Amino acid sequence: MKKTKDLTEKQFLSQYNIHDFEVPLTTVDMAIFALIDQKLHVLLVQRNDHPFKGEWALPGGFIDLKKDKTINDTAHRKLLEKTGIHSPYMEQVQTIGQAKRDPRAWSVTILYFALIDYFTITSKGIVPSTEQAQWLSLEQAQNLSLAFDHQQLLNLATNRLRSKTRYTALPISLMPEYFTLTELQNSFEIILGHELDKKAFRRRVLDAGIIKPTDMNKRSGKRDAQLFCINQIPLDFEFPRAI
Amino acid sequence: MKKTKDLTEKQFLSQYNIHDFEVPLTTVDMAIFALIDQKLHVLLVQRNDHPFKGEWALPGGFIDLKKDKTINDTAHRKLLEKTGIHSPYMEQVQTIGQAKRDPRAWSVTILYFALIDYFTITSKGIVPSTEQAQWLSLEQAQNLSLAFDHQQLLNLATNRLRSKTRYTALPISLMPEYFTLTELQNSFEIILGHELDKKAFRRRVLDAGIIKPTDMNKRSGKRDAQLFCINQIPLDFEFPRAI
DNA sequence: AAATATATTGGCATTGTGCCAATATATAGT
DNA sequence: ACTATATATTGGCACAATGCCAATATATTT
Repeated sequence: MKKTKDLTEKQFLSQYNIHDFEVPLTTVDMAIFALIDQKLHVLLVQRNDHPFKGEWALPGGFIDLKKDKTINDTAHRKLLEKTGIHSPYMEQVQTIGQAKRDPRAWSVTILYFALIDYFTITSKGIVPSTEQAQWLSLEQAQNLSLAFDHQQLLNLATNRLRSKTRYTALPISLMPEYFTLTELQNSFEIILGHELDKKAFRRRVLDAGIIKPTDMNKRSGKRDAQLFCINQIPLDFEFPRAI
Repeated sequence: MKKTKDLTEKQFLSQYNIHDFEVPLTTVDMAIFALIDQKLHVLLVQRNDHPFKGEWALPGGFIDLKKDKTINDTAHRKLLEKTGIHSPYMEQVQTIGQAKRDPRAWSVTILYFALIDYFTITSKGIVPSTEQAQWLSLEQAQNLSLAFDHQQLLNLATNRLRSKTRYTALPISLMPEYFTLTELQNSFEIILGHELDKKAFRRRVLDAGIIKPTDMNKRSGKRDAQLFCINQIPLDFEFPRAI
């Protein structure tokens, strides 16, 4: 390669070869959360290929330079493949890059997490793709030995979820279309790992206007509870104080 | 390449070739902030090479697969090269990956921002490295046309800085070893872009215990002001409410 | 009709911040 | 030494959001 200072940008680009430099592997991994039976679950896959063949891992994979225009596309594609869901709540958590995290090469992974309502999946009869995919409770998942550094990734995603649950309305994305205030509070409590005061919770959520009441009720054995649904709120909504 | 299912992991790894797949370029870019003359400044470099030769850009570059064990190492290395500072405040902001952001190839960049005390650089007589590096006020920088999507990256970093200044003690990292409460408040105000109430600010900062008083004073023409220094606080410290 | 379980609401304490003004202390000028 | 002035520091109360505990409401079950 000639010295670049003698070239125009056009000439430079025409002779630029990406393989002239050592680049790391780059992947996208996802922690996809849902609430099942009053417990936080995460979707894991059993790896079909080496390395870590047969072990549990977060769904993810390489960026498809043809199909994907952005890494968000990659993440959305992965999520669609695994769950059939098009527009879930999804956010980038962090990027981990280490020489030794993948035995094949220096490796970078961009970690996302997503929240979905489990019911919308099951009701649509989504079938997992080629790989063995399975919902495991977070507790189960954390007691497994996951491939790569996925145990650490799962912890990062879980911490982010817990942290943001303290000052945003994130858990709403885990709810079905209609839900009661008690059910919503339960979701918050499950994620946070401790109980919340009913009065304070309702006041907080209602005053913020993030959900709106419907004229429907839910009968659950005892007194009926009013059903609510999600209100249109800005994506970056935050409560004035953390729980 | 043979089917992986017939191989042991050892065999698989021995014949794995990273160049069998198309991978994106992966870089690290940094927004390095400092306060100079009561204004927020950012360190920019003039690119020596194509693409965007001669244009202003955030400092950054490729991961050095030999030198760097992690991407944090890459970021630290870049920062050390440009500023001579070893342990600044530094945090990962976001990762941007797009097919078209670099004319050479599908490209991923991991964006960091760092906060440093400008005085510690100048007092140590640090000289910029090979590339032309220069401190520009944020205003100047935002009116330039930066290389790649660095204008957007700079905005992302700036927004993160502003946002976190509202509920953390981040601007402390822009201060010299000893400082007065008024000086600290000024730093907050410069970043936030609006004035703060003196009483509320002092109460907030002192009650939180993030700084501690010294027995030294600073004479500034009028009444002396007490000097404070940073207290040891958890890295993830947050105020109970945002400003 | 009473017991029971869950939903919903009342009411006050506490905490952290906003706001405005008073007090304290250094320098500079007379 | 005394006063004006600028900056540092503090007082004091209002306000907003949450914590806390308990009362009330409404459905089912006995």
